[in-house]
Amino acid sequence: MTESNSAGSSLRTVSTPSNYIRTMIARDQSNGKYGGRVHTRFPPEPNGYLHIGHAKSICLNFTLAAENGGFCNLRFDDTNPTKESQEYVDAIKDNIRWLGFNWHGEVRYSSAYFNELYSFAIQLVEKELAYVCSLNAEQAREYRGTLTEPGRDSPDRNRPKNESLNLLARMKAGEFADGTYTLRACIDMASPNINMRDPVLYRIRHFAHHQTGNKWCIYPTYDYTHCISDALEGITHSLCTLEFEDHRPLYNWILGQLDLEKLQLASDLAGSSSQYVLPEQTEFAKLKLNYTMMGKRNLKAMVDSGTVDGWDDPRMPTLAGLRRRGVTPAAIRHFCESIGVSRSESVVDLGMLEHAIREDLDRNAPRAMCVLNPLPVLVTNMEEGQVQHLSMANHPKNENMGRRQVPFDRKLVIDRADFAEEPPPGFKRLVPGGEVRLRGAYVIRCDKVEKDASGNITRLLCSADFGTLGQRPQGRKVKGVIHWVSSGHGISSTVRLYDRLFTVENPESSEIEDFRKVLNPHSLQVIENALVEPSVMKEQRRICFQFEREGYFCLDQLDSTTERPVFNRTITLRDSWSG
RNA sequence: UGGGGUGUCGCCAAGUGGUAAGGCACAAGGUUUUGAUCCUUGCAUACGUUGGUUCGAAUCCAGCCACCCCAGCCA
Repeated sequence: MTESNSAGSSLRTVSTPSNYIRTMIARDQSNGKYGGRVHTRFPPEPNGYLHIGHAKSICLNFTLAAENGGFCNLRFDDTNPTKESQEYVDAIKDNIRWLGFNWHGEVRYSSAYFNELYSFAIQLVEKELAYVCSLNAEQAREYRGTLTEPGRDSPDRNRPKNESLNLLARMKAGEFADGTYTLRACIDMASPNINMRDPVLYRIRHFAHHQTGNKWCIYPTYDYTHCISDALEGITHSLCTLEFEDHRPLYNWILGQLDLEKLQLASDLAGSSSQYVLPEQTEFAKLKLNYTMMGKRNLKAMVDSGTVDGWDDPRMPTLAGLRRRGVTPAAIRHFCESIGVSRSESVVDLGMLEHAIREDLDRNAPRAMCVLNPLPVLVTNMEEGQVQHLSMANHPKNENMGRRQVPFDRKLVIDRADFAEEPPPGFKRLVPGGEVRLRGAYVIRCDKVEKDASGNITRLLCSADFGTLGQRPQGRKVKGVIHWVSSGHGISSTVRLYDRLFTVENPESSEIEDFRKVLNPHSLQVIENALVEPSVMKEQRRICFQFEREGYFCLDQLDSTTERPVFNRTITLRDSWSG
């Protein structure tokens, strides 16, 4: 499928890559399997912050629905109150909106279905498909068997249903302590699939829930809840990651035992004339990125140990961190589209993400100049107090982004890296006696190098060729172009340079006993005396800029003040110079 | 030695019996007042492996190998 190629008006060809889930949905659509409906859901547990891996799932679920004129719900899978909180609920909603997606209708919660879930549980007991079990956790493990040996039936497996019904009611009423009883499905203790060995449906937890408070002291498990929640919401395609593959038989078993009519009646599709079709689970490989730690527990450990400044530290792979880093939602969406979807576990190269970020920022970030490591330059043939306001394009290819005035005067700064007394081979920047173009301004020649007593270069005395504004210098070629800022007009800024957090491709490898040992000591470098051109603060332009020849930067939304801007480097420019 | 999965270029990834898409990375040119962008070109006789079926196989069949997931009252 290719869109946008009418008469070459759009140079960019956007194609939606084929993947097995898209293909499956297209097939379902043409077969009329769900009566033309495509309804997905993104179902996070609110037990942490979302990261780039979740973005893959979010993009998948929302775009698949949108492509087919369907809907995507946001449902918090909140069946374990001991790990969850409202803080996470709020952050997740915020992140999804930031990414640019709108969920269908109200936010859903599995906990909103506790009543229905409970009555379906009673149904199962009445059909003798579930029983109340008094084995404790340790005993249950013994009875479960192992990967290679079958399990043994619980002594309570044949408990009369009335007794189970009674016990279940008392569990719900709070008569029993945590761990004393569970409700279990009655399936097959000898199943080669361990998930089918009488899985727990309900457990007792005297713990307040962030949504339901103290109303419940028994909570349904994931396996029991997820399939029914999907069915209640009229979900058609239930997408999840590969580790749930073995749970699919259980997903189908549970839904298969329930009364279809009652299910539909309790669902969003109640009253619908179309045939009620059960949702189906499809798995895909979760995103892995090299040099990146994705595990929630590990990310939390980095936050708690102070290794990073918080969940939104710009080095974190969390959506909050990427956002603060200056990564745009569009870049993340394009990245997620570009990596594809498959069932093979794969490790995506960080370079792919970086490419998506640069691609978006190159097109959309206005240019500006910022000198990170200032070296004073005196333009000797410029008069003291004289200021020229040079007009510069905000974008080299998009004049719609306008122009700005950049003050040029006798006292400037350039970056120390752009001057060398003894230049390496291929050096195109400023050298003693040499010439270089000041971007958007004049060609200057370095006439003299001033040093302090210990030999450090303190200032360059240069002369400008005033005939070179917008003109090529006559009779010679000047290859180098460097950026500059007026030292009198520039704004002193803090700039934070970020690099990858880890020195190894797989920081979560089992061979690494502690991730602290593979941290990149240079993942954050803070520069306190950078000088940025004044237009950046004057105009309420955007928060993302390309500082020419340095990279893409964004104004830190938390730490910046009008007196003292703080910039975060989102990413460097590509640098193909091997010097 | 149980069950469920996966193996196509350095990294993602299309491909579903008719003779290996695309992107990233990389390399070489060109344009360029960002060593950026952009443009052009190159980059798997080869699809884990061994056999088989077929006029024809990455695609079908069988065996083998490698890797991943599962023994929470987590999700």
